[in-house]
Amino acid sequence: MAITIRDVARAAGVSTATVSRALRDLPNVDDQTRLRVQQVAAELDYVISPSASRLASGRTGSVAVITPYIARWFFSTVLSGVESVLQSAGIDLLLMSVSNSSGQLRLPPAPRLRRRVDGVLVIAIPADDPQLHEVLALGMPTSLIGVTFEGVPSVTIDDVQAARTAARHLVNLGHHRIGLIGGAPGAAPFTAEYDRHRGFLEVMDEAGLQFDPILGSYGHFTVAGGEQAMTDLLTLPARPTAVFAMSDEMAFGAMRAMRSHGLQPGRDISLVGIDGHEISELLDLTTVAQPVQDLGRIAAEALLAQLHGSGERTDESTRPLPTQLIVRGSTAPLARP
Amino acid sequence: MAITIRDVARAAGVSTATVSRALRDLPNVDDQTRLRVQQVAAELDYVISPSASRLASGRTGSVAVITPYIARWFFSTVLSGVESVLQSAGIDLLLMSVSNSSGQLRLPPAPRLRRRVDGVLVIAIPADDPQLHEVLALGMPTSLIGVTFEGVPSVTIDDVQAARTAARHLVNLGHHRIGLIGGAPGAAPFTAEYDRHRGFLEVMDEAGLQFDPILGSYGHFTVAGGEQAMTDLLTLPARPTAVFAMSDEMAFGAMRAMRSHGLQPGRDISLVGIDGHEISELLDLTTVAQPVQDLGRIAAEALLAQLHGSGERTDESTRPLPTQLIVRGSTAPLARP
DNA sequence: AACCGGCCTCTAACCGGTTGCATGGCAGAC
DNA sequence: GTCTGCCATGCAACCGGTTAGAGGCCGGTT
Repeated sequence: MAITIRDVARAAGVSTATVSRALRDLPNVDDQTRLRVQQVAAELDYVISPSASRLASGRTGSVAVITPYIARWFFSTVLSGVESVLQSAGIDLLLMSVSNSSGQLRLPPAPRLRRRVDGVLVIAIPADDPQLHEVLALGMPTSLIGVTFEGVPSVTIDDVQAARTAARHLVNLGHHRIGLIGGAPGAAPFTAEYDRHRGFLEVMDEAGLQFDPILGSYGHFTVAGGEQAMTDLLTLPARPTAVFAMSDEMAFGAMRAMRSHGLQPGRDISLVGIDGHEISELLDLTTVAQPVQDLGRIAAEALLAQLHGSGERTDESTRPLPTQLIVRGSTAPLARP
Repeated sequence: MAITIRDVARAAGVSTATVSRALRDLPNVDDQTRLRVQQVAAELDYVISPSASRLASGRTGSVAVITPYIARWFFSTVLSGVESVLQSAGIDLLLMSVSNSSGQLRLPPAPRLRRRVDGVLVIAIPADDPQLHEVLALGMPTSLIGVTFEGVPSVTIDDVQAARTAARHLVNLGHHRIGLIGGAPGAAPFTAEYDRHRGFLEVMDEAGLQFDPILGSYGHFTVAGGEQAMTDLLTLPARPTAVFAMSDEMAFGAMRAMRSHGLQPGRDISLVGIDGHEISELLDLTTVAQPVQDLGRIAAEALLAQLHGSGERTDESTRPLPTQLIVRGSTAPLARP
């Protein structure tokens, strides 16, 4: 029923081997022959069967993208960067989410990858997540985004530096009672949480400010998590005058909590986030922007390089991508009482 | 090198046919045999080669999701709904974006689908887009989201009704000089734009209010598009007292334009959107919420039904999903001058 | 004239499953 | 005891490409 390579070979008067080479632009095919084969293939409306091609060649021409979330800004933006690169390269993108949010039972991703893809791209799965380890243990070409792992190429920002920038901004504005909103303080090393935590504390130390642990409030990296964390800070006997939120979405939640308390960001409490979320401009949030789409693009390119190269995982991680402080209305100098 | 079905067959003392049947839980295999085969397979750490399986069976076990955008809220949220269903069903999800934003040249999706997937899920590609037609012309099981097309199952909300609800809300608040922000008025029928436009006009008519075309301002369905459209309305000699934005993101842009003009949503001009975007709550935007993730889930289930069924495209579209007006601070009764 | 090397092209052996059909054994019906 | 029919299993022919290796042809050397 469907046209096969044999039909094309017959119609072009050559062997299937020649058709195969001609259509894939391999060398050792006469230009005339190649042209004729391609014309015949076009006339017959022939398309190579990926299944057969994969079986015969051993290459799948596809990579999996593994992400904890799909619908969150950071992840979908990274994903769009990844997709654009893979699409240009003609590589299929298999999307797999691993979150068990909403109580959904999800299969571990590693078994689903074997023999199915040529490489894997992992977005911001915590370095201590066993699922990440299983994936890495498969030993296939891999590229990480937003996590680092010994011996695996990864693309990240310098989270310590990003947090330092944010914290320094608050310190420079004269604040010394500075709150922290973020993920759990006990986060594993080599995660964004851990590094942002560290950068923040470094700056506090350098500025001779002692960070009062009671001003650290932790929760999920979501609007709701930020709202709750900020609410906790606002109900303290002595509120902070400025707050560093580890992500813009947490900062949005913090803004809502402030509004609920009749407070206004920038005027009553300074607030800075990290991300450069599209909405942060709308909400007039000062933030340390990261090039999210580039993270995806560069990681995808690094993965392609591995695929085209030895097929072995290379060890070259790119240097951290630059971040940029964007000052808006949510931060202001400490009002001298 | 890799374990094949023959290795398993040998180790279990049966034929490859039996292994194949046993591992896929097909009937006509003795329970004892099945168990033994499965144990042996597990011991050998055997995984079926998808390529071989696909070639032999003719089924790919994967579907493509085609979407104009990945990083926008509506699309990534739909996508997450789709993904959760497909993952549970053990179907691979191939992600393809078709936008040519940022001047990227993108291959038309249709050729990339042939022989590669068992079905296609299309998210909100305009009904008059030739790429959509090419995809539908492939004749494979298909499920549409946010578009309707004669003879193709689709999952949507009732866009006419959603717009009616929003418009009616403004009318009920006493407004009669009502502006419209949305996609181009000449949108093709069977698109969300078209229907929302129609619903809005219906309500205006029914209320005996004549819609002044100058109060219609059109642009992209983005924050920037909404900002521009609203700016145009605000520079009119006679501003509207209320505005209906066809999407929340456009409404966000409209809010920013208002703020730039020193105006406050709700107090100076009432504003209502459509979507139920996560951020709308933050910005206190009145909106008609649609169950976005459900759109994805239900469309995915409809596609699975087709795949498991005859393999033919069925014609049964689900009834439109319900929407819900969420009243917040951005709308208020018309202030009697 | 014989030889050589380079460039096409072909032959044929895979890749690793799936599945229609044949086979054989066993239980129940007569 | 024989016949019938069902169930479990095996045989072997695919599915549709890729690719190593074996010619074949041709022009240029010695």
